[in-house]
Order: sequence, then structure tokens, then C-alpha cells
Amino acid sequence: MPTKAERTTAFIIETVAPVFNKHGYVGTSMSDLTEATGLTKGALYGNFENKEALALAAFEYNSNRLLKAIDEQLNSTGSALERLFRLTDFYRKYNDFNEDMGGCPVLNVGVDANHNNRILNAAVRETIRTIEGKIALVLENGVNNNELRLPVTPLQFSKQLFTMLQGAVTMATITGDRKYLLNTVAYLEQLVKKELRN
Amino acid sequence: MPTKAERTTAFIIETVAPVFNKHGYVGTSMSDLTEATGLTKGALYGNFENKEALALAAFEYNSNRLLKAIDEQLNSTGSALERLFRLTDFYRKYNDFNEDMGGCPVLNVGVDANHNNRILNAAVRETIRTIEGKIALVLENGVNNNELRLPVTPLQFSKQLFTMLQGAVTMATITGDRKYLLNTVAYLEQLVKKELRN
DNA sequence: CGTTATATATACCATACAGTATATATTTTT
DNA sequence: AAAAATATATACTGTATGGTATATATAACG
Repeated sequence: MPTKAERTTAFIIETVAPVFNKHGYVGTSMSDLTEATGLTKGALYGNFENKEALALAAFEYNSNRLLKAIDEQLNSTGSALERLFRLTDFYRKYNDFNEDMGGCPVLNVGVDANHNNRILNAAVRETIRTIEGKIALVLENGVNNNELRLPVTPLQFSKQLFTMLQGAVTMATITGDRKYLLNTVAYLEQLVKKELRN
Repeated sequence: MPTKAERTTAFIIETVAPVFNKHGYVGTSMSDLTEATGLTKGALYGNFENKEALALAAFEYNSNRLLKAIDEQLNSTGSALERLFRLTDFYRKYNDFNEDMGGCPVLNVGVDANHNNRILNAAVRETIRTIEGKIALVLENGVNNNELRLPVTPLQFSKQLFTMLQGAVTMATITGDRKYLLNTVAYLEQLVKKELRN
């Protein structure tokens, strides 16, 4: 059984993660966090060294949730194409998925940290690298099975795919219009069917 | 000749615009702005009602620069296709263009204002609407001239195009890797050539 | 169950924040 | 060039900020 302290630490991270994700690093104050958790500064500083450590833990938490979800799509049963479509379909409902995270952590923290926080920015880059790698692996698998052929390297195609998905996430986030996700995914699915099927 | 006061107001906006764009609304303090401008709070508050008015003027300034640049590409001479390619080529060098603005204002302010500032968020949405409209107009022109045919409505295709471009901007911004722009634009140019040419 | 270790709450720093009142420069206008 | 109008600088609010020292409460363990 996890100790009480460990459960408190976990509770803080869970509770604090959407707050940081919504309002950004400087936009989130320690009192926002005491309010959200119902704990006091003593408790927060007892469990985390400072605000930055909290923000980093919060991002890692959101990032891991996202990576796990993406993994579930990409490592499910079926052909490479089927698993790819499971990923695109996941992005169709991406808004629902990250609603309680307070938006897409890659987008939000990525932009927020860009000129402002080296550590957070590095963490986001790593997350992106990981996602692109996961997609590339599925593509490579499909190529090796003679299931599909690519016009470029798997990683290259993976980056292109993720860029388009993330573009839809960006537009849907800023405008509040989910159609950007729906239309982009529809386009991508057609693209994959036409171009990649062997 | 513009009065001294008008020139000061303009100078403040120009100087302040990249600061807000880089560090966000809450991430920018009034002392950041006095430091950047070399002026005092008295001067800033004499020319603008408050911090929010300054941030809005700063965004509008950056937004207008972007809109003007896009207009220059889309309303240049030549066929619809040529003008479209002038736009995509502009995005190839988009990093250079917005370097002294402190990044893409649509992306930065769009994400920064999302959960935090209704007025700024509305301004960004309007900018997006405007850009999409401009692209759609060129597409419609090309359709009417029998120069190209579209699988969907001009506005629909315009949104799709802009989503992909903005996706590349997002990825290039977060990772610091310009290749996302180059590859996406290369892909889009090929797409337009293949799919839209009549 | 009592003791020790640990976690949380309270009260407190020094500093930075957005914003303002007013004094002093600097323009503009006559 | 003097007077009136306007713009900027200075000095100052009250409040919020991240962070800390320490007291108190709670949990872990023999």
C-alpha cells in the first residue's frame, strides 16, 4: 500500500495538472494551487521543492496520460493500417480526451514554455519525439510486412502526420471549433488509404 | 505630420508587441514594458488605459503585419495557383518573418489567451477568420476561371490548408526545428498541384 | 500504545505587481 | 516668445507573489 504521503503527492499532481495546463506557468499562482487542492502552502512545499518542480510534475503527468492513450491505440490488435486509423480516430475525439487535463499539454505547455522556461520546453520536445517515434514504429512495421509503402522514411511520414494532427488541435483549441479535428482526421484517413496502401 | 504624442503611442506599440508575444499576457509585467521602451509608467498609462489595452494594441499590431504580408502574397499578380504558391512559399520563410514579432501571434496569443482572456481570444479568432477568408477568395477566383477545381467548398479547403500550415508553425515553434515548415510546405505544394489543377 | 518520524498549517518575509496622484517637462497654440 | 495644454517622470498606494521558519497535527513503526 502506498504511504499517505505518497498518495498526497499524487493527489497534488493530479489536481494541479489541469490548472497549470490551462493558465500556464506564470499564470498559475501558488494560491491558485492551495485553493484547488484544499491544502496549504506548507503541504505543497513539503511535497515539492518549488513552483517549477510542481509545474514539471504536472506536465509529466499530463504527458504520460497522453502517451499512454496513444500507446493504447497504436499497440492494439490488427494491421498497421488498422492501428493507424485507431490513432486518427482517437484525435477525432481528442477534445473530449483532454477536457479534464485543461487542453492539449503539448500545445499549451509547448507554447507557454517556449521563450520562458527551458526545462518545461525540453520536456515537451521529448514528448513530441516520443510520439513521433511511436507512430514511426507502426509505419515501419507496416512497411516490413509489405502491408504499406511510404513515399518517405517512416519517421519523416510520422512527423508529417503528427504535424497535421497537431495543426488541427491548435486550430480547434484557439477557435473552440471541433470541426477542425473532424475534417483534418477525415482528410488524413483518406490520404492514408490512398497513398499508403500497398 | 503626426503629433509627438501619436508617434510615442506608435513607438510604444511597436516596442511592446514582441514582448507580449513572447512572454504572454500575465508573463509580461509593466516594468518589462518600461524597461523595453525606456519610458516610465506615467508615459505608458498616459497613452493606454491599462495593461489589457496595451496587450490588445500589441496583438492588433502584430496581426495587421501578418495580414498585410499574407495579402501581399495573395493579391500579387498571376493566376490563382501562382498566388497560392506565393503564400505557401511565404510560410517556408515564416520563421524569419515573425522573428522580430517574437513568434507567430496567432499561435502565441491564441494559446495564451485561450482560458485566460476573452477579448484577446476573440481578436485572434477574428484574425483567423480573416486569413481563411482571404485564402478562400483566391480559391474561389481560381474555380470561377476554370483554373482549378476543389473537392470541397473554397472556405472548407482554405481552412484545411491553413490548419496544415498552422500545424507546421506550431511544431516548428515548439521544437525550434524549421524543417517542419519546409516539409509541410513541400507536401502542400505537391498536394495543390496534383489535386487542384484542372 | 507510545514514541519517533513525518507531514501539514500558520504566520511571516522581502519583493514585485498593476495602478494612481501629482509634480515637472515638453509640446502646441496663440 | 508666453500661455495654455498635454505628455512624461516621480513617488506612492494596496495587494499578491514565491518562498520560508516554525509550530502543530498526523501517520508509521517498534
